[in-house]
Order: sequence, then structure tokens, then C-alpha cells
Amino acid sequence: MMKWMKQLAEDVLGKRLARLSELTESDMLALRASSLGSIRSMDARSDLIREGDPTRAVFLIVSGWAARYKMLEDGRRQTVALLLPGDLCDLNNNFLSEMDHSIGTLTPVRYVEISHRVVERLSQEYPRIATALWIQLLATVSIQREWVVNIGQRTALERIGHLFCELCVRLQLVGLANTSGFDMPITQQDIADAAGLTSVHINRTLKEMRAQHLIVLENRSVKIPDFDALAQASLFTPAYLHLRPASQSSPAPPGLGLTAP
Amino acid sequence: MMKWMKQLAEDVLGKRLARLSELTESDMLALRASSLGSIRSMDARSDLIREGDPTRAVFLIVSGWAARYKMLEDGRRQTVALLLPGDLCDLNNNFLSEMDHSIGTLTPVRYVEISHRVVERLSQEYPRIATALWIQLLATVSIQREWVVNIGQRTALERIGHLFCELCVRLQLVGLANTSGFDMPITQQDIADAAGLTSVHINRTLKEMRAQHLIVLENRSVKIPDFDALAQASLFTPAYLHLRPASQSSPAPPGLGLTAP
DNA sequence: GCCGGAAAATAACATGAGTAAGTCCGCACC
DNA sequence: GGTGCGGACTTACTCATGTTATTTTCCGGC
Repeated sequence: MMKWMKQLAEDVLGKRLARLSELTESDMLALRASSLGSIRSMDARSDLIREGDPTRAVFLIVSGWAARYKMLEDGRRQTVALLLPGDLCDLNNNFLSEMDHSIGTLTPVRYVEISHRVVERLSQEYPRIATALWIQLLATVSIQREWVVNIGQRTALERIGHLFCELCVRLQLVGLANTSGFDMPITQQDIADAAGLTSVHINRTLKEMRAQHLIVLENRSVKIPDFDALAQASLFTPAYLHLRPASQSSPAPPGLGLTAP
Repeated sequence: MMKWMKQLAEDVLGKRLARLSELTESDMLALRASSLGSIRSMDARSDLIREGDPTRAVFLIVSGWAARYKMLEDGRRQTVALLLPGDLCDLNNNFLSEMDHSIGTLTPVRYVEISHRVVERLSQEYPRIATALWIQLLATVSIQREWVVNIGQRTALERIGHLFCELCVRLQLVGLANTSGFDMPITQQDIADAAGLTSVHINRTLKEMRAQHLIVLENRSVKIPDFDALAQASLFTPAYLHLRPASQSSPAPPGLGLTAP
């Protein structure tokens, strides 16, 4: 009963890293054997860590969605990154003394905290894992840059479409989406915070996207009838995600329940 | 005549790193002795490296301003980072195969290309330099996040004010500014590209900022009569730059001509 | 000192996005 | 089975910012 739980964190991490850099069987076995720590749970709408807190271990999101966000003194809030299952947060932030932003859950989240020591040991013994971790960090930074472009230049429709495309591709890495859509357990207000728009305008724009048959929304999921059409309408090109071409490896085993906590 | 030129790159780098992490005399001497490579020059308005190019060495900006930018297919352009003297670009990007964005000069720029080998050697022999380089990278990412907030949430006046505050602080690190202002050798269009606004609106907003006595513009320089007032109007707090408190070390030697090529 | 081009400044107008104030619906809880 | 609440969805109105076009200023080269 708990056996699959124990492997869950290592599996989701391996799956992600393998799409960024080549890993061998022994690398994957090392990850599986690394026993990253116990899986913790957190309710929706609470903070994993807050701006000003001393930096802690590396977080690995096992299931659920979270947001890296900053707030201005007057209450305005901007999400600067969405954290999905398999995402590793704050690799090497141990060099900084305190957090300059917060991480809050959007849904119930299961996660593990990995000590910097474990990361270091894995990196030293398995150079390909070290490389994969590096690429993961650089890809994260690249996504951050793309968000600047997204918010700075794209129209509301393009912004939301681009976000959906990005989420769809990223969720596919851990078997939580396919090209025709994905479950989206967050509110329109959450989308607004990420897109730098208001929830009213998100709503307006989603309506317009539905009218153009770019997306279909039903019970908390986004269906994308024609991914290429959405990508084109949003000026989305996936190069910035720095993914290797998908391998012919087995698809995600069904029923792992990565989203249901 | 060329002697100060030869030390320029090492000096400007040492000055920057020392404000992010503690460096000893021997670290500084190591940097001075590292002979990073020859200083190259590039005209204003040309690309140091383009999206799609294979990744090369690390760049160190010695003098002049450059911009990291991305373009959309239809010509819209967004600057995602401004590169100032002392800035190190693309540390460790050797793990990625190709550039996902371009770097273009805004003014004439002098720079050095540092091979990844030299960076590695310095890091291995001088652990404090390695730490400083790490912090430099993490601070860059933090600035990237802050730009998302800036563009996503702040009004035009706040955005430009925030950008000026950031530039003023960052330029002080290499002796190119003090709290009362700095030379700004770029155009209003360049500011527009960085702020995600149009040049017309930049112009309007600068006029408003002058009317409110937040800034004074004269011959390509920004004077800030009251830094705290500008910071408050822009919701600027410098924590995200992750600087150590300024040491009482000597101010920049005058006449180094870091901006004049 | 004049010329030419680029940048700054300005103006008139268009529009995308924010604000404020709701209604409606589904769902958890009593 | 009613009640309360949060989220989706609307509408009317306002305003910040974009668009397009023209004029003025600045500055370097001859």
C-alpha cells in the first residue's frame, strides 16, 4: 500500500531529469535507491516557505501545484513561476541567506525536502545526474525569461494560450497531460496572478478562446482540440524548455494518482 | 598606457563579486592574476550572440551596456535583462546546446570571453570565488524574477522608477553611480523594450516623473534628487539584489573610463 | 556653420485592461 | 432540505496604455 508511495518521489524526479539530459539505467537506479526523505503533505492555500525565511533544503514537488510568488506592500501579487509535480525548487539556494520570495500551494501538495548533502552526494557519484540537475536549473531560468516576454509583450489571449501550452508540455513530462489537454486544478484568479492580469479579464479572454475553439473547459480541465493552432495563436515555441526529444520509453503507469493527494 | 586596460576586466569583476560574497586579499590577487583573456570591442547596436547560436564561453562586460533580449516572430521585442559593466553572462550555459535568446549591445561595449576551463580552475582553487560565482548566478535569477513582478504588476511610473533604482544600485557596485544618479547611455526605446511599454508612453511617464521631481534628466544622465522618494514611489526594495552591506573599501579610482570606450 | 539623421517630445485618437458591483451555481456543512 | 460560501461568469463604466503621425531638438560629420 505504501510501497508505491515510497518510490513516487524518486520516480517523478527521474522521469523529469531524463527528459532534460541523458541518464543511464544505473543513474535511474541510484535515484530510486536514494530514499530522498519522507513525503510530507500540505493543504491548499498555504505557504511552503515565506519571503524573509532562512533558506532551507531543496523541495521536490511530488503531487499538486504550487506557485512561487512575490507580493508588493500594497497587496498586489505576482506569481513568478508555477511548480508542478517533478519540479525541484531552489537547488543550491543554500548560498543565499534568506528567501526573496514565497512559495505557496495552490492545491493540496505532497512534497519531499531533500537536504543539500544528499544532492551533493548524488551529484558527485553520478556525474550525469549532476549534469541533469544543472540543466534543470538552467531550464528554470530560461522559463523565467520567457515569462518576462510573455507578460511584457503578448496580448491577454496570447499570454493565457502560451501559459496553457507551457503547462501542457511540462505536465506531459510526468505523464499528467497529453497533447489534447490536462487537468487544471487552479482558479481563474491563480491564472490571473501568473499572467499579470485581473481575474475578470482572464474570464473574458477564456470566453473568447472558447469562442475561437482554441480550448474547451470542462470540470477543471483544459482540452486543447488543436495544439498547433493554440501554439500558433499564442506564439508558443517550446525551444526555451530545453527538452530532449521524447524517448520511446513507457508512458506513465496509470493510477499513480500524482494529482490526487 | 595599456597597463590599466589589462587589469580592467579583472578589477571590475573582483569589485562586483566582493559585494556579493566575502573575498580575501588572495582571492582578489588570484582574480587580478587570472589574465582572463584579451579585451574585445563591439560597436553599439550589434549582437554579441544570437538566439540559436551554439553556446560559447562566458562573457564579462568590461564597459558599456548590453541587453539580453528575445524577439517574437512578428517583431515584438522584449529585453529580459540589462547587462552592465562587471556583469558575467551565461555562467555554465555550456550545459545547454544552443542559445534561447540573443545578447545585443546598446552602446559600444568592451568585453572578454572567458573559457569555461578558466572559470572551473578558479572555482576549484579558490572556493570563495566559487561561492561568489554561485551567488552571482542566483542573484541574476532573482533579478529576473523581480522583472516579472515589475512588468506584471507595477504601473508605468513605478516600472520605470524601479528600473532606475535597480540600475543606480547595480552601477554603484562598479563605481559608475552614486545615490544621486548615473549616466544612462541608452534611448527611451531601449527603456521601453525593458519595461514592456512603448516609447511614447515612456516619454509621457518620464515627463510626469520630472514634474513630480522624482528625477532630473540632462545630457544622457539620470539625476535622482531623493533616492528614497523614488524608491518609495516605485515600491523598490533592494533585498532581491542580495548584496552584502557596502564595505568601507576605497571608492572607484576616478578616470578609469569604464563607460567611455 | 550647415546638414542630415536619430532621438525626444507632443498631439489626437483608439482600445485593451482594470474597477466595482453584482448574479448564478455547485457544494460542503448543519 | 436549507444555508453559506467561494468561484465562475457578467455588465457598465473608467482609465492606462497603445497607435499613428508630426514637430522639435540634439548631435556628429563635413
